Order: sequence, then structure tokens, then C-alpha cells
Amino acid sequence: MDTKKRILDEALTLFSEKGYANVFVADIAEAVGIKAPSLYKHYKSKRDIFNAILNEMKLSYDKQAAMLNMNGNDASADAKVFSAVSEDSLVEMGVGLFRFFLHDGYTQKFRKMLTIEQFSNPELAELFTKQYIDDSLKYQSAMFAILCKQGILKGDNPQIMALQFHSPIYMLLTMCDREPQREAELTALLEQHIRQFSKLYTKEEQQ
Amino acid sequence: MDTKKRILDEALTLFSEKGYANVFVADIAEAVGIKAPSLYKHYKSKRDIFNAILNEMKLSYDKQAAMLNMNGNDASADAKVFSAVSEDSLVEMGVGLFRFFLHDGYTQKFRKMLTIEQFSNPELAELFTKQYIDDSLKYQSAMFAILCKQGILKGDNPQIMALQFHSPIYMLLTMCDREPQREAELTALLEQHIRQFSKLYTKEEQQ
DNA sequence: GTCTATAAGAAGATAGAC
DNA sequence: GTCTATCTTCTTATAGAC
Repeated sequence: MDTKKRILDEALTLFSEKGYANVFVADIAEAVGIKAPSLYKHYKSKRDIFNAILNEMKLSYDKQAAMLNMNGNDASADAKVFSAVSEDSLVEMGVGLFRFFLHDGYTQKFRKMLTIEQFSNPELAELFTKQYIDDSLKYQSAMFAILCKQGILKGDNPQIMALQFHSPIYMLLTMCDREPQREAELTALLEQHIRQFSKLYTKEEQQ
Repeated sequence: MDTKKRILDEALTLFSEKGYANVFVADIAEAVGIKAPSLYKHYKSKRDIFNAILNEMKLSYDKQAAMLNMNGNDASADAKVFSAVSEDSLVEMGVGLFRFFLHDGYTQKFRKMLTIEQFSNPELAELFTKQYIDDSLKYQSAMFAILCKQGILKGDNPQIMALQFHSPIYMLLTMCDREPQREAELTALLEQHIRQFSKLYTKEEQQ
């Protein structure tokens, strides 16, 4: 119905599978169910479609990020949850979040598109690192800092803790993006990583 | 002089910067210093050049991998080195290896090219995961298994240890690929990660 | 093996009818 | 807003002289 929006959706799907240069305007049009020239009534060029996707995803990301710091769902609150839950429920949370990032259509497609296009200009490179690494590390650092200060975890370098917690998860995610058939195997590794991380950084006297 | 070889070099450079589809045969020819039609005396098509790069890099990788298991430079020998060295020299080794992977022309270009092209076919996806993740994890798992058995490290899951050691390093490497200007900052994190990992898994009584 | 000229076709975008 | 027809440009690849 909303053709303008449907164009973005189909274009994102195609860009995430083949990359910008390998998707032709006619492909996008066909996926939407119209002819290529009709598409130019909605967007003035192919690049314009790409930019619109980028803007939409940036807005949606910023909205999410803002919510994390406004609704009480911030690092401090998460730290409270973290400190209260068992290792099992930590695993459950981690695996749930992992599955969401892996299977949510927009999230996965945008991640794959940025992966393909990350070297095509510096702006995309920055966006990639910000959304998938730096912001996560910042957030988790804050959380680990609180947990360490409270004496619940025993590390003295929250930034490195965040790096060591986040990077295995991200690596497993990108492996699933490449080879979806390995999801079960890699999810098992994710679970073991979380358990091991939890053991490593939990104060002995609290185990 | 060896035009055939120079074509592969220049093509790899261009593919790693712009991706296969954004590089034109004329671009490669110009980089080599000839005209596009001359190039067809050496390779029968653009795709043929890509495949030749792939084959060459696969061969060189397999050669390297084979050496690791034949010349005594295997996981067992590395474990001996690992167990004998101080934390400082471990950091030095790690940072040295990191800098090599980051700056070695072929290594970096091929990694970037595969990153861009990884979703274009399942064979490339498999190659990517094998070369940058699975093989490293296998190798490091074997090494950590030995070190744990010898009582030098205290973990009980070498595979997860390898995941936790390798994935931060790989993540920092890809960050440098995207934003080379951050190399110093990220190398500092690498050092802290290695020190922290070493402390976490070293038996207390040996510190 | 390198060149110039050119074929053959693909792809982005526009014109103008409906 | 969608279509058919078409323009223009770009890109791969070949032909054939040197």
C-alpha cells in the first residue's frame, strides 16, 4: 500500500544480499511489483533510495539508544538485574538477545548491508563501528563498572571486561550471518561463553 | 615485469577498496599501466582475475597452515613458548602479530575483499569463517588444552578460552581496517586484553 | 603483448501517454 | 502513480593492425 515504504524494504533486502552495486533499479521495482520508471516517482535516484534506508535505520537506532538512557532501562538498572539473576537466567537473556539480533529482519539486513558497504566511504565505516561495537562497549563498560564498584564482579578494567564479553558474542553473530546452518552449534558456544565469563569475573566468595 | 602477476596485485588492491562490482576492467588495466583490451591476453574475463586471486590466496594460506603443523611450529611448541614467557613478552608477541595482520599488504587487502564479498556466494562465506575464525580457534584450542593439562593455565574449556582470546583481537583488527586512524588507541586495548586474559587464566599460585 | 576501434549489451534515468 | 518507449552512458569483451 505505502509504495514508498515498500521500496525501502525491498531495496534493503536486496542490498543486504547482493550489495548496492549488484542490485539494479529494475530488481527493486520487480520486488515491489512495479516497473522501474514508476520507482522514480518516489525516489529521484538509486542512491537516493540507499540514503533513505540509511536515514531511517539511523533514526530508529538513535530512538532505541535514547530509550536505553531514559526509561530507567539504563546501564545502572541493568546492573541491578544482572546482580540479581542467576547464571542460568543470564544465559537465557543473552541467548534471547542474540536470537533477536540474528533473526529480526531489519536488524540483520542492515547489519549485512553495512558489512558489505563499510569500506565504500568513511561515514559508513564510522556508523558500523559505532552501532555494532563502540556503543555496546560503552554501555557494557558502564554496567560492569557499577557491578565492580558494588563488589559483585571482581574486575578492575570495565572497558576490557566489556570487550571480552561483547566480542565473542558479536563474532558468533557474524558467523551465523554467513552460515545460518551453524546457528545451533554457535548458540551452544554463546551459552558456554556467557557461563565462563560469569565464572571468571564473579567473586569467589559469592559462588 | 611479470604483467600477469601485476594484474592480480592491482586488482586485489582495487577489489579490497571498492568491491568487485565497482572495479572496472579499465581501472585494473590503468593501474597496471596498459589498456583494457591488453588485459584479455592474460585473463579471459574479469571474473577470471577474481578467481585467480582467490586461488593464489588460498594456496598461500594453505602453505602457511601446513608449515604450522610440520616445522615444529605447532600448537604444542607454541604452548612451550607460551608457558615460558612473561606477560610482557606475550604482549609483545601478540601486538607484533596484530601489526603484521593489520599492515601486511596481501593479508589486509584479501581480508577486506572477502569481507565485502562474503555474502555473494556460500563458498566465500565458508572461506572467510575458516581463515579468520575456525582455523584460529582450532589452533588456539589445541594450545590452551595443552597449557591447561600441564597445569599452567586453569581453564577447563579450551575452545571457549580460544574464543575469548581470539575474538577481541579479531574485532580490534576489523576496527583498524575500517578506521586506521584509531590504530594506537585500539592497540592499547589489545595490550590490556592480553594482560587481562593472562591474569584471568593463570593459576593463582603461579602469579 | 600492446594498441585503436568497435561491437554488444546492461543499467540508470527521462518523456510522455494513460 | 504506473506504464511503454527510448535515451544516454557505461562496461565487458572482441577484432584486427602493429
